[in-house]
Amino acid sequence: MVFQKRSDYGSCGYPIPVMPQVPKSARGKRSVRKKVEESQMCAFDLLAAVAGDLLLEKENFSTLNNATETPCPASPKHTVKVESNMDKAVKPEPYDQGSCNKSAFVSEVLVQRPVSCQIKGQSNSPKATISEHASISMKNDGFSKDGFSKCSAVDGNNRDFRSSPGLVPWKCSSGKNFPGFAESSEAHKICTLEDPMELDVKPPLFVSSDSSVEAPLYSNRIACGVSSPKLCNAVVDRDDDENLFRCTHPSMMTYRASRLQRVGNRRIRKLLASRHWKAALTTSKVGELGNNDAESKLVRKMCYTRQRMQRSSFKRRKVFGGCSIPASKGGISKEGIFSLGKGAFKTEVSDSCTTPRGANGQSSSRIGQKALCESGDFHVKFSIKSFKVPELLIEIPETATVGSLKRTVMETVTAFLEGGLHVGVLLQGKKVRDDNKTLLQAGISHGDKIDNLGFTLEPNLRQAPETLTGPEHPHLLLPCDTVEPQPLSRIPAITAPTSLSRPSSVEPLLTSLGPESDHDSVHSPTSESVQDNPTATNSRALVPVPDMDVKALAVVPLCKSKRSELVQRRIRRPFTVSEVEALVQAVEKLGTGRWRDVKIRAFDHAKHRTYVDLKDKWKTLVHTAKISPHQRRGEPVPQELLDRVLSAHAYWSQQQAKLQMKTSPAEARLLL
DNA sequence: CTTAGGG
DNA sequence: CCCTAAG
Repeated sequence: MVFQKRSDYGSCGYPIPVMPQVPKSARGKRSVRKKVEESQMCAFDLLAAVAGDLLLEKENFSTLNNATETPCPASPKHTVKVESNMDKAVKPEPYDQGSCNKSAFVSEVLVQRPVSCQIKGQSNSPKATISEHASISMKNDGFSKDGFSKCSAVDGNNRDFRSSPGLVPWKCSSGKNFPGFAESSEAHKICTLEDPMELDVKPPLFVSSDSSVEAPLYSNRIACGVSSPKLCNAVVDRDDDENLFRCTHPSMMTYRASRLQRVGNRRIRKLLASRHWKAALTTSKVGELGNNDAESKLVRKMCYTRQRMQRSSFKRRKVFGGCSIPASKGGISKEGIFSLGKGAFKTEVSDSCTTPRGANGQSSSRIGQKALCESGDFHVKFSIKSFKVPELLIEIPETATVGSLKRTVMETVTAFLEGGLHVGVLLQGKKVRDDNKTLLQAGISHGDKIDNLGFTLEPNLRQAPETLTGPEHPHLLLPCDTVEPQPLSRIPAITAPTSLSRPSSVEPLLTSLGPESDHDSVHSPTSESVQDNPTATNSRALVPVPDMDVKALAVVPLCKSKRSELVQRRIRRPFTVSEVEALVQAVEKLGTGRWRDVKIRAFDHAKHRTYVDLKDKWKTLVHTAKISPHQRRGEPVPQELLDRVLSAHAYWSQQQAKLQMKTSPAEARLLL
């Protein structure tokens, strides 16, 4: 059999391309991947490691321990004690130099409140209150003096909110302040982020008009804020020079900020650095190295979600709740993936800690028992050891700098936080909805077991859906549950994983894990909040949180919700004529069967087009070319192109046949 | 990881 | 586009 050049391809016909021997080293930087794999490190481990060093450095740089106790002028008895490892003088470092890379992400928080505090604040109430939009104060310079600010400077949108008395600005790398907070009259969110990797979550500090609190802060850090200017006209006087933040508050609070410690149970499942880095925070426990196929698929699927370079993907992934859940496993894709243990941001896990599952599971707090019941007769004292940051998925080109990686992480985190967070209170596994109840009424008294008290960080997608999930910003994918419009009035997503309704507009980007994400939250099997019975609690103030059997929880995500398995399907992106053109041209040149090369040749920059996509497209093109024009759908492909498709298809098919015959003469003879 | 093919 | 078996 002799292959004849086809005249319809010109005088030269189709040159039989020489199979370029692509060195393996050029394929996905396997060496790098392997290296990371072997070291069993995850991106966040790396970051954390660096962060830890930076933090140490930072601490050494500090002059003294800022742990101070400043008596409240108005009421010496009511003080805000802020203990922090953070030094006063934060070594200013450009973002790219790691200033934003700190290990501390969540701090232990000690909160003392009068048992008479109301769960929900009322404008005229002098009592401490927990507004529906609980405030979460995170360390943050927020005033363009250190790392974080520099980060935000990247976007050239450093806004100064100091001019807004009573409002604690939320400065994020994106240069946006906390939606609904600084910019909104309904500023009910007080979040300050000192730096990307250091989110010292402090308990919400609610300030009422007559309250008085003086909290010493450091480096322009704000530790307290007003939950809502509308509700309270708290006097928030920030002293830049002394880094003091003053406000009045009758409640007594003790904040103990302790640096988070990295958990050693995070592992890298897989690292691919071919073209992108993908980082995902997943729950990971020691010895629970997720290794099942499901997880693998999951991560692999996540890869498909990556759409753009220089952007970070923020997306909730399937979550394995409970400690017994296998850690998510990273997958490998051409684009590379970093699958990180969710525990990246988690601190130590104390056995005595309760980790009530957040209603929304975004994150939950850990409460150390040791701090429980230590307060006086009229104060509820407990410590929140950590707020867990929901899982994040990050994508960044391998060519990006470490600094940009940090920035990306920062942005991702910020994006999430930016969406709006509120705190949920869980008592013995039940969500305390009535914000108007006093702690005592709610059953949160000094005498009771505070260990059943839990907090959750719940996203409020309403705050920034368009910003985070717009088609133009696929890099920001918020967890489904963030869609929850009325967090406090809904049943926790975890209870109805499949009933969650999402705005269609964000559906494509949020499909991934919604409810399942609930299982992301730090959840201890021994969580009293789940096991204990809500006995001595005010039933009216408590909304039953669906019984979440620990075991059940552990399995739910795996078999209960199919979506969790399916994760998210990539958004459909019809090929444009120009893309088809490029594809056809590449195939004409390279032939079929070399999709990777085709991809590199013609779609190297189209990150959303995988070689499989190209192969599939070619398949459909061939099909399209064969059917009658009126049967075709979608954007019409020029007949000229279709003709070329057929021609090339025929040509390469022949080539393939020819090649096969060479390989197996016997078979060839049979055919002849 | 890539390919090839079915779904 | 997804999923998978094969290589």
